[in-house]
Amino acid sequence: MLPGSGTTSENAMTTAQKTPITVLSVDDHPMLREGIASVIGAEEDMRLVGEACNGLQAIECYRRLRPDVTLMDIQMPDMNGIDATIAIRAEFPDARIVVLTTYEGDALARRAIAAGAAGYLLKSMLRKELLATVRNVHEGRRCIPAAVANGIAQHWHESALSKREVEVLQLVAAGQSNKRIGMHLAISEETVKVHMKSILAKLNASDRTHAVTRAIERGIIDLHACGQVGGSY
Amino acid sequence: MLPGSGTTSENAMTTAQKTPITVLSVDDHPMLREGIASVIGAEEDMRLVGEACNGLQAIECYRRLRPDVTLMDIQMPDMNGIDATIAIRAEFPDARIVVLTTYEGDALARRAIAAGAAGYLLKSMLRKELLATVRNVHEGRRCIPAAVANGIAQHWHESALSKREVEVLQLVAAGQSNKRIGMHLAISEETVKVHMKSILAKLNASDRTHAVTRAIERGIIDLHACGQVGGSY
DNA sequence: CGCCCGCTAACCCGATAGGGTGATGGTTGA
DNA sequence: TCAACCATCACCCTATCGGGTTAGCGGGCG
Repeated sequence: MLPGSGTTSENAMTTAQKTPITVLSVDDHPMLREGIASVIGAEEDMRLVGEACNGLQAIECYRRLRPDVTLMDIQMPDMNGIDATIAIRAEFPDARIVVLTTYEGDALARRAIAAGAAGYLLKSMLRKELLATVRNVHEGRRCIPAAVANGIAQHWHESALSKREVEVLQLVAAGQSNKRIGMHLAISEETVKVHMKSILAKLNASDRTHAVTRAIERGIIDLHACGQVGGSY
Repeated sequence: MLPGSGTTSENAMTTAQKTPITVLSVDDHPMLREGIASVIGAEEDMRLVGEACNGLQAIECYRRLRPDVTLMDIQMPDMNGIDATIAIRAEFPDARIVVLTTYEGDALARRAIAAGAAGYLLKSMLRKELLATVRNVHEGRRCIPAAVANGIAQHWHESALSKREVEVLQLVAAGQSNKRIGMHLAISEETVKVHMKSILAKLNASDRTHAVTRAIERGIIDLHACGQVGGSY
């Protein structure tokens, strides 16, 4: 899963005595940051140089600290980890960012990689995986766990939903009818139905409800954004 | 938010020198356990005596260690935290268990409390909240954060879904039609429609899709259980 | 330059969803 | 014992959904 991790860590160890790998941890869960801090702190060749609890703070911290590796959560208030990754990489193209998330949803992973993330870790990772990924990424390698890579490969052949289709599906998840969605997006109900047909085909779903659950599973839409729509019901 | 926590911790401190509060941590995320271990370990009046990563291990650990307070995650493989709490409380009615979860879904919180949990914490908690809750619960008080209490109060008037209704909704989430659900449960399609009507009313949802998203938000059904149904599509 | 693809739109039509009404039997608890 | 609730089933009816078909328009690509 992590090719050559044995020799890798030995190499890292020998160079580490002089300059430890500096790490920035970004997560809105204090306890998880605490765990990461504890694990990183126990390694001789790494040093945790900063913590942030949302995307905006992450950008600010990165500018100030210029860490070797950034561990970035996706779901965060104010600014999510994907957008923060894009922003940081735009300013510092060499930034090495490892994205952390709870879910295996392949869409999220693809967006993270598209945003320039060098690694992708599930929060169910073991300490060994975390450390190996930090060292790998620090040395310029990309590092994607097998489980996530599988998820991506599984849906690789399927084309991604277009922007419009995601908008429609988000409204479907909020319980809107095709007619209401049409009014909301200022398009005809017929057009909404065309989008729906495309959505059902792309997600291989049997009906709109199934499409929504599959989209949530795969990280294409998120539940928290659904409630705050239309609202007139 | 945690009334009298100041004096509480002082009291705890004075008794702590003799017998520290023993804590068992149950979570399938190693990093979060690491964080909890680090926080508990830093307190003089507490001692982490064991860790488990699923409900079955939790029961086994509890029997062996008899901790004063158990920190129990809900979402876990093999056996979830609610069932583990019920099992432990059945065997040891005095067990003081604090349930941890990522989501604020009120249904989950209500089930946890019904299962006999003495406390309920979100994983976004601060270390202060964790420690205050452990001390409170150890002294026999219940401890529910304001955010969770609000969620419960908000939906208090609404009656809970019946077992059958949850079954139906779970199949709806998997994209089954009323007819197929009827066949799957060996009941008439008409009966399924009656259940649906009741579900829509209880969840105040506009259609089946909306009902599913609201149920997921509130922890009534879970997405991971949906995919593994019927499957013939 | 054509070709593909996304967004738009309209039509037909059968299947499904969801509201209304009414009825039966079992369980639970005041 | 009676009320309340759950689960079951049936019929009617309208709105909505989802499949099939056709088609105009604009942008990107070989």
